[in-house]
Amino acid sequence: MDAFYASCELLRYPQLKGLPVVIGGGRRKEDDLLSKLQAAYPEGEWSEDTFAEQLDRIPVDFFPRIEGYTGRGVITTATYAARQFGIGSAMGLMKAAKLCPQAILLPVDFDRYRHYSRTFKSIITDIAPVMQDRGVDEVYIDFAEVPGGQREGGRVLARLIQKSIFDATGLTCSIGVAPNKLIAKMASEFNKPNGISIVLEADLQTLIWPLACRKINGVGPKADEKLKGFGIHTIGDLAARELSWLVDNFGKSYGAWLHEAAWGRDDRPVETESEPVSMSRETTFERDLHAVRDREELGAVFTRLCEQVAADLQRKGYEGKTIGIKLRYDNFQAVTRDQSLSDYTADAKRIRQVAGQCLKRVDLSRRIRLLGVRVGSLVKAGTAPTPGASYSEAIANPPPQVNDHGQTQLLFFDE
DNA sequence: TCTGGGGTCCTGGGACTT
DNA sequence: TCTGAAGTCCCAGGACCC
Repeated sequence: MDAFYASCELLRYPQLKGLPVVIGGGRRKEDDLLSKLQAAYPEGEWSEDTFAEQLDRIPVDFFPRIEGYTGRGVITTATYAARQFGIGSAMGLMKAAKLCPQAILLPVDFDRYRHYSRTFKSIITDIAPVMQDRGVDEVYIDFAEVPGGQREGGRVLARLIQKSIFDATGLTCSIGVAPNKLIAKMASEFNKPNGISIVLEADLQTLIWPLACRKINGVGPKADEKLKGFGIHTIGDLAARELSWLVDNFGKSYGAWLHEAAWGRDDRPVETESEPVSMSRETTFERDLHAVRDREELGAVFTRLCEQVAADLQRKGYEGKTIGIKLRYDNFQAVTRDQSLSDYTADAKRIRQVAGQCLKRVDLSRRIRLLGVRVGSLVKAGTAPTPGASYSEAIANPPPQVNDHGQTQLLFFDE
């Protein structure tokens, strides 16, 4: 299999090119921007209908700076200019404000990203139909069967894709070309933004082995730290270890996978279709809330989350039978509880009732930072198998249970 | 000091069935 | 009837991804 990995730069404000910009924070909407723009530049005739096209005209000095930012929230993404200051994804906005106060702070605008994401992907599938969705701005492409796909090792096709995307959207795109998905993803990082990198099997030792282990998609901060503890810093160091040693130290599955990854082996196909496994909604509060003292507020949020998940399920045509909750306490510790039903549902009231039962099984004496509701074990609506397995039933409807911490509480989820 | 939201997958333990 | 092994399901937590 020959794979492309293409990632698309979704931030498109030509007037901000080369400037430090961070996206994140969440709660503000571009609607706020619109009203401020109207006030500041009334001659601009800003309107919601044409807002997206007008964004290019917003003067640079209008964009808000991050300086003095207070409050919660993390960075979703940042421009290369902002990264020069040590800013990166998932960093707290307050910390970013200290590192680079002059950076421009933009709110996340998922509607806008979705619009460009759809265009980006439809252009690719028009050219190379075997495409796997990897998120809003990334895809894998199997180009083995694309006519002319092999010309110049894939470079001709990659250039065609880049040009088509730029002509239609003005967006740039980085492409990695390699024998499989694992290497294609790493290759796409070599030449950002708007680059094309081709890595052949024979290039493994010269191009891949010198890279840090963290560059492997699937090695996160924890695994990286552990590897470093063993003196394994590069992919080459990893490849030098015996499979049995990796299995002994990282487990049968992950150890074996690390070994394969280090040797550039990956036989996963490009999957053009996939079904969701779960859907969830969660929210982090502006301030930590208490189950008793903030009972009303928590109750309202809890109901809203259940309604949102139910609406998501119904809109997308799914039902689920595992309902769960997630809490994050003020010390950042997260707990989850879930419960499986004997039948499938997408009903907000039912979800709330079962999620409420789950809440009774956690410690609610501590302040809560985040609350989430999840529905898993999804099937397409109307295709659910008939319920009735006795074992599932027994597990799904356990006898009444006192909360794990044995407290008597006045709870916000009481029906 | 700070750490979002929406996902997937894996692991390990307990309960249960065969 | 009891016991143990193996397999399955559920559940909780954690790592990782974009």
